[in-house]
Amino acid sequence: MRPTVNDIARAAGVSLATVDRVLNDRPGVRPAKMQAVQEAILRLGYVRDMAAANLARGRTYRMAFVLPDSEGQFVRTLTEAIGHAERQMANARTAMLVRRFPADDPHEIAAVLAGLPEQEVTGVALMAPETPVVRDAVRALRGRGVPVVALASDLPNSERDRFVGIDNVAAGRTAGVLMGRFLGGGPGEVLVIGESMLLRESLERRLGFDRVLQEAFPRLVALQTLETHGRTVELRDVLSRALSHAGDLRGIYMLGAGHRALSEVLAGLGIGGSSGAGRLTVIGHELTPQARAALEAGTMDAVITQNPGHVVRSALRVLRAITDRAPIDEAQEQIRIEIVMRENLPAPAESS
Amino acid sequence: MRPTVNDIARAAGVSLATVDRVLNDRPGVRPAKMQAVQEAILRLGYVRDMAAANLARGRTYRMAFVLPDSEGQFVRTLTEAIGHAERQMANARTAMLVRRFPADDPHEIAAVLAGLPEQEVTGVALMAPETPVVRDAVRALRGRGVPVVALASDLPNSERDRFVGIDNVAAGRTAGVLMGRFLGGGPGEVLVIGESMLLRESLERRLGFDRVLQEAFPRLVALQTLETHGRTVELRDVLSRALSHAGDLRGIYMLGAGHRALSEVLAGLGIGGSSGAGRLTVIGHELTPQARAALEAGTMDAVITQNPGHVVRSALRVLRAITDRAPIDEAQEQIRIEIVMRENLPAPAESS
DNA sequence: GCCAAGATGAGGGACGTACCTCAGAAAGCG
DNA sequence: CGCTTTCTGAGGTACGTCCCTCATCTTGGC
Repeated sequence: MRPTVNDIARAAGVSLATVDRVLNDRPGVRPAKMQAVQEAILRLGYVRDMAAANLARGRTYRMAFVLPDSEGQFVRTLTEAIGHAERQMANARTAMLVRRFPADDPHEIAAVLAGLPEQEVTGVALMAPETPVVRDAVRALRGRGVPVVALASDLPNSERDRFVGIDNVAAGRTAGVLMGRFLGGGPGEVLVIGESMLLRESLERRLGFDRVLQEAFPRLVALQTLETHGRTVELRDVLSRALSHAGDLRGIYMLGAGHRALSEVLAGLGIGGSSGAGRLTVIGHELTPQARAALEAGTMDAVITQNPGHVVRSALRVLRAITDRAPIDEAQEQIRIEIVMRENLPAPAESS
Repeated sequence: MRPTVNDIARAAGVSLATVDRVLNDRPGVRPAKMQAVQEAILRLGYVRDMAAANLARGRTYRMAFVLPDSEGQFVRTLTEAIGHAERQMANARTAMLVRRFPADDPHEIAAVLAGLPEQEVTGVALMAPETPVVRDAVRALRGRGVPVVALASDLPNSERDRFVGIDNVAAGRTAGVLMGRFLGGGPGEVLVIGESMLLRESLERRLGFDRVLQEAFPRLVALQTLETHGRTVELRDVLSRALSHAGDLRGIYMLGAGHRALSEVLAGLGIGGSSGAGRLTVIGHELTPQARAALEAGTMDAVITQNPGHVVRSALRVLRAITDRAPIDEAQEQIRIEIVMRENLPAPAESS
């Protein structure tokens, strides 16, 4: 059988209370005894039974997700994944709390973070642009002993405990390689469309994309990023103007989601079908329902994405591990840059 | 707070003992009371605290993995992942048991399955070719109340509880599309290499690959599968013969792993470098250390794979859910067909 | 060598569930 | 009706850990 605290106490020649003090690093243990206990733990290979511990503590993990209130599909999918995880973890003493903030107001983010019900939040997963205010808020949370992970969008200069998400430069590179190879190395031009270049993700992806084209596909020219600001009208304008001006347009790279509009516009302009000579290669990010439909229809060729379910679950596991002072399984927590094409499209999530 | 069994008993107007009988479907409860309890459970939204339940039961899950003893990299990686999971789950009352059988003897598989320590195995994950003997053994296990999942290689006609792995036809299709697109649709010939066409996976992948070429890239011709039987010598022979005979060889598709040999041979023949005119597009399966190296070196272009860590964890979760009679999170348990290129290569697993 | 402070031991009650026993209630039988 | 059989309730112990209290033992300072 697995050793228990009692076995440790016996082996170390101390009382249960002392072992307990060591395990939960409570004060009142002399170094000598402390060492005896730790030695016994190692010798017997004791592993604390987390289930029993949580039962005894009566602890329920309350994890807060703080997200922008933008209507982007990614945030929506993430929210769904959170709800799903909550239902799934109902028997694991884990409750979730979702807070949203106006996407463009960093002060509001800080207010939301500060306004989290004190002492009642075990951990925070934050998806937000990094500003000085946010940085301070994160520092304050961690000062209170609340672990913080950055979700999908990193906060490299803040003291977050960890970043859960993909490397967007690498994601952009991946998109670039696919574009380059699909187009046989060129020559030709590639249209790059993004919502706004103020978003860190967009910038990083564009960077990776450009680097790859430069290094490996010099005959492909990536045009200047066209910003749609999330509006379909602008997308249409921008796109038709680009199409008439472009010399030899061969592909479109979408820095973010927003494929709904794109598909419509492309269909309206009579291009982007999978057949035909004027076929454009379209690559984007985030596997939204629209992207899924576009892949199935052949309007899009590939989507680079991160699995939102994994992201949420990973954030939860990491936050839990930090509060439990348990080790983190690096291999499991690494979020992969997924390439999705029509042929390896995963079955759609049921909206149970 | 979450309702407990006591709340249910009170709400249903019965005693704790009766609730307990219902929950663990023990005999001795009249339909009327039974229904009252179930109604109360639904009404209060009771979810059994599995941690407490397992604590009380003193249950430790003992999961058996039954694998072929082939020296293939995939099995090796899987074994590593199992060990890793075991260390990870040490605090979750889950122990693992790995049994191997000679890859070519179906009777031996059945013997191993029958020889599993009775009553001490909570669930079985089996990776084996489907033969009548295996089918019977699986049926026998399930008859004893032991859940069985098929791992990586499905047993469609056996009564396994579930298949954990990817659809190999789809994986082959994915390889086909990549090959087709990377080669710009042809024209040209593609060499297909496999260890042995007796393996179900190889057959399925080949099928998917061929279908896609036929449907979407008719100008690409997939040559007859060359079987290496796992021997480097044969691979070299077969390959150099093919290279001299082939009219217009543009790509190589590896149905399984075994890239170590291939890389060596290609390097030896002076092709397969990422530059040069005679550049071949090489696509294979399974992200082995060799494949990783080949991707980094540019000798290979893409690998289609399933994440062995996910496969193992998913099998464990599924087996646990079945024994707990808990629902399965379909979205989480779906194993994805991953496309790995140099640009989205995940960080290597540390061999901790 | 005395005293305060700190370190340690002993013990117990919780957490939510499983599973056991035994007494007593209800139901079915003739 | 009494009888057996089947249900039901009450209560207890256990699982491994946390956390509390209180008494006792060390220790170092004086």
